[in-house]
Amino acid sequence: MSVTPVRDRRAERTAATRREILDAAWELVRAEGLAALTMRDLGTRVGMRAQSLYGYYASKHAIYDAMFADGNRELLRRKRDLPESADPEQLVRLHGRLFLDFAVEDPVRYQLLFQRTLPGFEPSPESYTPAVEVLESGRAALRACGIRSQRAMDAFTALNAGLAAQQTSNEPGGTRWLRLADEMWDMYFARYRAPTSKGTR
Amino acid sequence: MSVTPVRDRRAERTAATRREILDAAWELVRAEGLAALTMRDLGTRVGMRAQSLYGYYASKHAIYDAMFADGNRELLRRKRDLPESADPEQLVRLHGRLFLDFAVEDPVRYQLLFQRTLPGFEPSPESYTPAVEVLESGRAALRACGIRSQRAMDAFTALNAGLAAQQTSNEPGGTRWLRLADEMWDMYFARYRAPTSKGTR
DNA sequence: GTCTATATTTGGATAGAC
DNA sequence: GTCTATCCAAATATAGAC
Repeated sequence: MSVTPVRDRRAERTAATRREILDAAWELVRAEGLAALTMRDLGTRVGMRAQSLYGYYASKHAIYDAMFADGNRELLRRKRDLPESADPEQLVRLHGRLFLDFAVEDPVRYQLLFQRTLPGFEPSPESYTPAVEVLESGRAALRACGIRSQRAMDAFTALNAGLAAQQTSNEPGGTRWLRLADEMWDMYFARYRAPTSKGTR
Repeated sequence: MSVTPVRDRRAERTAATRREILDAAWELVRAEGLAALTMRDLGTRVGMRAQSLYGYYASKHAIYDAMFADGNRELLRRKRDLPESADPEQLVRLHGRLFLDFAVEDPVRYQLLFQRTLPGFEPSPESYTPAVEVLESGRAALRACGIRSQRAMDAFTALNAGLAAQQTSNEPGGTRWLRLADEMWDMYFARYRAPTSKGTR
């Protein structure tokens, strides 16, 4: 009689190779641009022929999709590592800083996750799930500050998106816009946290 | 003896065709995405073979470059049409509104002009000239408001870039972020225009 | 000025041997 | 699981006829 081992060594090996391909894909797009990903180049990087990649991913599109999910999961992981005990406003600032750091440390990843720039690419519902969780974790932090209106939440995301976009497209690697963040968050809280101002709840 | 006519009808015709090709290129990328521009498709749109386009533009890159200059010239033209007599803060708001309208009315153009997303594309110095003028006109409007520091100017551009980016990538065609603009500009002026606050000059 | 013809390269993807 | 072989399509660009 045949027995079924508890560990599937084959499956583990496959998963490891998939991971390796994904990492190589990130390296490639970081070096050449998001749209410059090709199966040939990617194969070369992992020491395979392009055709062999199809044993791990059904298509190039599937690779972008895996990258989209991967990036969002990474961001979510970091958000979960934030201290829970900080006071509410400090926590919002930590979320903001986390987002900015995440954006500027890898502009191409930011482009894939938050800018709609790849013609024809649409993340699959499965890959989109962690992206929704990311969004929700930010909203929860704002709610804990008493900021509940859609407008006020949208203003916060716009502010951060603007800093990230300006920094990455005008001075990649620098801090010219990054260092404005605290000042702009002061300004934001002065306007949107004041309990008496209209439109905050 | 041969005489030289004052009008060069041939050159005029060529310029008109170049313009026609440029317009078709804009249509194409608006429909298919910035990176989806191909000489074949473009040729089809203007009723030519792809090869014939090379009589008007030396390369596909040259077409992107002409589009970059074209978009910036259009923005500059609109900025010059702004009323000169408005009070300084109103004028800054008009610049902001102009920018936002310009961004959302054609997200692909915004992508080409303000986001660095085309692998390998770098505008030529000539095409970059109008882009510099665009920037300078915004800075002049802020200066007229007493806003002179780099920080304060950068904060304003970040704020607008954020609204434009959020609107175009999360709700293209909508107004969810656009309608926050006035409120955020109020907030901005309250912080950066106050003569006594630090960092405004 | 536009065409046909063609060179050349590149890229996604499949079939089947080992 | 990776390879060779190959296909097919698409894309940029040049040469030369009309």
